[in-house]
Amino acid sequence: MNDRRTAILEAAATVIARRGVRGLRVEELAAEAGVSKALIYYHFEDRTGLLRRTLAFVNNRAERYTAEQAATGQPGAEAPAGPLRRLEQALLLELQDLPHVRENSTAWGELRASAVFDPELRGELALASVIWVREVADQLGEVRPAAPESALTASAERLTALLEGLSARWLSGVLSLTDARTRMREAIGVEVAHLAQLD
Amino acid sequence: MNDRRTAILEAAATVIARRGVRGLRVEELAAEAGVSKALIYYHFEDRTGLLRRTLAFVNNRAERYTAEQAATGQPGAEAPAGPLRRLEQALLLELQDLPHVRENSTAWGELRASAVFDPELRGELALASVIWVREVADQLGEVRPAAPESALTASAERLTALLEGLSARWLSGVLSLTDARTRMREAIGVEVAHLAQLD
DNA sequence: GTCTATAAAGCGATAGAC
DNA sequence: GTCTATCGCTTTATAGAC
Repeated sequence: MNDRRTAILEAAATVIARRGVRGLRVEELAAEAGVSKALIYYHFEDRTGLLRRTLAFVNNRAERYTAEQAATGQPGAEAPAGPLRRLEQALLLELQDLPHVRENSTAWGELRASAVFDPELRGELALASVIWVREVADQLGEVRPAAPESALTASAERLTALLEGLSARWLSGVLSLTDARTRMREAIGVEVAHLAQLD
Repeated sequence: MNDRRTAILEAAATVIARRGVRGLRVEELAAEAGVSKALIYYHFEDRTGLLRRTLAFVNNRAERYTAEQAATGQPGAEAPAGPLRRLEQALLLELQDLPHVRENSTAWGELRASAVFDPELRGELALASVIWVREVADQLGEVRPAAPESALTASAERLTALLEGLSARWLSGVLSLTDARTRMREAIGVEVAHLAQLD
């Protein structure tokens, strides 16, 4: 629809990933998007409004590429194989050193951290979280169809929270990407084994 | 040693927990600590230097109260019981709605998030992380003495990363404290069961 | 070591033309 | 819708007295 608006949101994700929410300057954002500062205030109420929209944008983009890889085979990737492999792929998707993934993960982490002090961001965040947990729970259900719903949800909450913890460590340089990915894969194995015992 | 210095660091943790790293204003910090702005610049090089010292301070304080509860029985708390209970207590310690715990967790989360964009904070952060993982791994070793060292470390990394993820969700209002604590306890159970299978 | 006062710069936000 | 120009407050940081 509105090209400029989208360009600003894309640029906002880029700048947030580069400088953090704390470091986001409307002037730098304007330069990145190739527009004037005033236009940003025209399209978005104020700085916080901009952040809220950016969070929604980042969420959508993440959902979009998760859906893509779930549906059709990625170009250059193998066939999806079984439900366990699809689950692993979905969870490991955020732990990749590709520019747009890193950008999305960084921006997401930043906006989540900001929500601790900015209640306006919480609605968006909670919504995304619920959707994401539900998705993972569904995929776990395909791996372990006999497991009770509540156990699937609990496992999904643990796995997604772990993913966020590992991602934060990776992005802050405390944990290597390789280790983060290994811990994530192990956790999936451990949770799936746990669900098997409940059958 | 230096009373004023410590007072400033304590106040910094308080203000960061209240406003975030981004919201930390030297003026507000000065008021909170009951000193002048200039004194803060006298004791700490600049804003970033202050943050680095505050991160170290928050780490020490967390270690201190973890050690306390591990060593002697908490006032008003039951006897420590077995190694599994001690492990649970240690990991659940950060998921409590007590003012000083919430303050420490919030400040820690903020500083960790800031480290993504501020390499000066990373050293301190990595150090604290290693110590924390080691501690949890040791406690896991007491619960499962037959488990190999590498498996203990991997489990400890997962549990501590999960704790950070759950803590972030709790503090940003996405997850209730009760749910966060439940997920943490379940995860400990799942990991301990996993380690038992490796014996 | 600690304070008051002030410089210097940064930055969000708006007015007004096109 | 979009830009240029600018206002005005906020905030970091320092100078200099005690």
